[in-house]
Amino acid sequence: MPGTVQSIERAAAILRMLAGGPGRLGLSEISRSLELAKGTTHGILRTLQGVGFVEQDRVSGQYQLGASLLHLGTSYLDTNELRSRSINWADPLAVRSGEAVRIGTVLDGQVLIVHHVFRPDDTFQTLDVGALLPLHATALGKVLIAYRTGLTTTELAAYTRKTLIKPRELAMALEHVRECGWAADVEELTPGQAAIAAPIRGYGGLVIGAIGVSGPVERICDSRYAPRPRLVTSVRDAARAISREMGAARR
Amino acid sequence: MPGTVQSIERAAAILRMLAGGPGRLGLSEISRSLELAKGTTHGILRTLQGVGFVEQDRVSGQYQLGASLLHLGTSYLDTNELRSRSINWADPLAVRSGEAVRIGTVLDGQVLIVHHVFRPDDTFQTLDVGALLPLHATALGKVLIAYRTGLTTTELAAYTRKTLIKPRELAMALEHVRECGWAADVEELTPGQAAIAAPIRGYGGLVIGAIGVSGPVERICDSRYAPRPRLVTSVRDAARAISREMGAARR
DNA sequence: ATTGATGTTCGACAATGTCGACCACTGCTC
DNA sequence: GAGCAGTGGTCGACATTGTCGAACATCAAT
Repeated sequence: MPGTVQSIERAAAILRMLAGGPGRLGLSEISRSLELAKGTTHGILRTLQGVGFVEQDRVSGQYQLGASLLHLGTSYLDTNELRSRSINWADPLAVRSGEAVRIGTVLDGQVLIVHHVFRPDDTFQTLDVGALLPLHATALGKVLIAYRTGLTTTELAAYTRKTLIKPRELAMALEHVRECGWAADVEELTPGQAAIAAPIRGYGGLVIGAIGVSGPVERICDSRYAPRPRLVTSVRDAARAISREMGAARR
Repeated sequence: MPGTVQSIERAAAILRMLAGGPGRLGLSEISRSLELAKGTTHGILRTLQGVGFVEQDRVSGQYQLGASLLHLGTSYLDTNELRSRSINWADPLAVRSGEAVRIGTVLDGQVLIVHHVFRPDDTFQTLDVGALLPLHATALGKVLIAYRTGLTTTELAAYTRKTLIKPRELAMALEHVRECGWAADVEELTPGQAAIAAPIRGYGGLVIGAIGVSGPVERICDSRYAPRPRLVTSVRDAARAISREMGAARR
């Protein structure tokens, strides 16, 4: 691509490879995958190692992501406006709903979680910030693709028996999202789990993110697997409040 | 530096600049700081933007860190062995001590927090994972520099009136750390807060990280500002258990 | 209207990044 | 133990790319 620095693009491709899959890769494997000469790959890895973006295991010789990226990643969160404006609404939503709250945006055709409030109880939970989730199989994702043109989810993988994998079914579901202004996923990503999400709009009304609650399906939905209206209202209220702040910040 | 790719080093320098300071910088300011031509800086920023490591504000034209870094940062955590082996000891330590637990390692002459367990109560807390803390003003940091040669903390900034800023005082404190095998900071980073930390050793006994608890000084220390022996024992026990796992993994 | 800053573009060219050939080492098979 | 196939790594020639100076458009302040 003209006008960009090829070696930086190659370095980024290497980092992405290391972020996916098993997390540790050898020099030869990276070279084969990216169709680069080993000398080229080695020079890039040596440079990434020097700046702390990559570390090499001294026993196996394999490479993995380095500690400097953690600081960059969390620094990104500090300046992320979607997140900073949502935080004040996410905690109360978790308290009011009694469920975990997540805020997501689009990254590389997936949902990137930028904020996560634990369900307010004592259960063991893992933090999802930084995680990438599928667009079509999550409430957050369906909200994001319903209001975004150009997000063609190429392959609809099945995560559970309830995941929408037929393009026509997904299109109808997204039409419904646009009609009523929120989305749900009922055991579409994880068996026994459900979620509700609503769009967060930025300047000019563009959807820039989504906020949602998730938890056991029997708490998120009633006995007929319909999302509980009380939760829908809470999520939509929070989304509207955040959207107002996003819009107001630009005026 | 021979053998490395200069443009990748420059790109990393730009990302570091964006991670420090206000988080948003203009092209001209970046060029001045790094002594690069504006065309050079622009080409690097355009490339970083293309790979998602940087975003440009469409109104002000300023640049900031991009969303892709968040995913890379948290992917680093997934493969970080210090963290993955510490998790199982960190939660029980938080429960037993009733205080927040953090695990840190060295990055760029500072403490990088790689794991953080909230104090088990209802108070509002912010997650420190990814944060950089000063070595000389924290219990974690003192542990790390006590057992690491070559970590010369060049400038000892004062964070509170109790921060050790004289090299001789710090050296004596570090000698004491080596003698008794743990460190404390009593209101040295934050007024009213104290912490206790112990070293985590890897293969061959090398100190690769530290684990510590922190909280209000009246809970961490007795009325004479001495760290409570019960907490010291708990922290050291956890550190030893983790160290065994780190060592055992290599045999 | 002028000035001084900003971000952006473009083409010449010098510097750098690329890569083929080679190396040492390791693990596996026979 | 020898042979083989893989690994990560090095190095120098050279072709490609990254760099940068000059110019431009835009914007805010005076």
